[in-house]
Amino acid sequence: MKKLRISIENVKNLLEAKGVKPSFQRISVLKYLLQENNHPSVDTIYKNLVSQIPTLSRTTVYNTLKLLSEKEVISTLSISNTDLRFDFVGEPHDHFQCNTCGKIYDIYEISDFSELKTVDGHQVQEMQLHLKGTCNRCLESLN
Amino acid sequence: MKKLRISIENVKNLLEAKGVKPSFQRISVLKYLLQENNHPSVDTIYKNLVSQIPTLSRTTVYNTLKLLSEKEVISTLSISNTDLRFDFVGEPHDHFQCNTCGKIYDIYEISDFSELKTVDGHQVQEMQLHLKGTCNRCLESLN
DNA sequence: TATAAATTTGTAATGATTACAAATATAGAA
DNA sequence: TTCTATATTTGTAATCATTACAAATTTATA
Repeated sequence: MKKLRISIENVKNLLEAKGVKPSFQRISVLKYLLQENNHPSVDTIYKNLVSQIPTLSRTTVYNTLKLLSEKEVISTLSISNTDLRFDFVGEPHDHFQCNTCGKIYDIYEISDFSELKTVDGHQVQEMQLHLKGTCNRCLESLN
Repeated sequence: MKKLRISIENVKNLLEAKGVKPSFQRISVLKYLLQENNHPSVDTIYKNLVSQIPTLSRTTVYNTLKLLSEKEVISTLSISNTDLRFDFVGEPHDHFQCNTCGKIYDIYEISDFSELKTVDGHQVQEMQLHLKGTCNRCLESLN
């Protein structure tokens, strides 16, 4: 939830390290994702960037996110039933979505399935623990 | 994945116990869900039932699933990025979706967060562990 | 039976995502 | 540098799941 300061140079290096050519649009999208740390939707990303990049196309945002996902720079969350949500692939963590305000929070230190490679003969490649309920802010405002 | 035999009478009682008036359509939808045990999409449910109920409307399937969800007879899975998937609310379990064939399998005996009520001050009401990878059938057919 | 309420239905609208081809930018060779 | 091929971006149109909504039908009740 906290906004970080990320340099363009860092994002550029990150992309190159993952084999993605660091175009201006790609740097912008990934930088936004890292800075906001907010699990944004495609629409949120687009609306925030189009003010800085007036020629930006929604399709470019889709293309970029798909590419970054394939290169495992980011991961696609399926926690929302209405739209795609994205997250940087960093330290493993889980997610909590508030049923009231819709915000998605990072949750650390609950699950540890890191050693889990196979279940019932299925080969496990990714795992996500989704928690839902009422977040602490919404709980407060109920009082 | 196994197909069960469920009597209409059982489904009717189940609906009434949860405070849902057991109309023919509602019984049909829930019976299908219980029988197939397959986490079907709305479209799958509709297509399978419309042969028996030619007048069935897709909207009715949506309405019914929404109602059953509200009454906590079924739960809505957010494991698929493309459509809604549904599951009967029975014994707690997790889900594994195959990236190759798209099938969703029930997984028992991995996670136990049953005592988890609060995380970082957020009130937890539901939780889903989503595993993704390659299922045992698809692994076999790769050889 | 008559009336009101609940349920179902079909169509149209919405909104996210994808397909696709034209336009633009980038990289490499001559 | 210029030319050419390749990669990237863009905008529009198509697709597909879901929702809105009002008419039609069914069910319950008086």
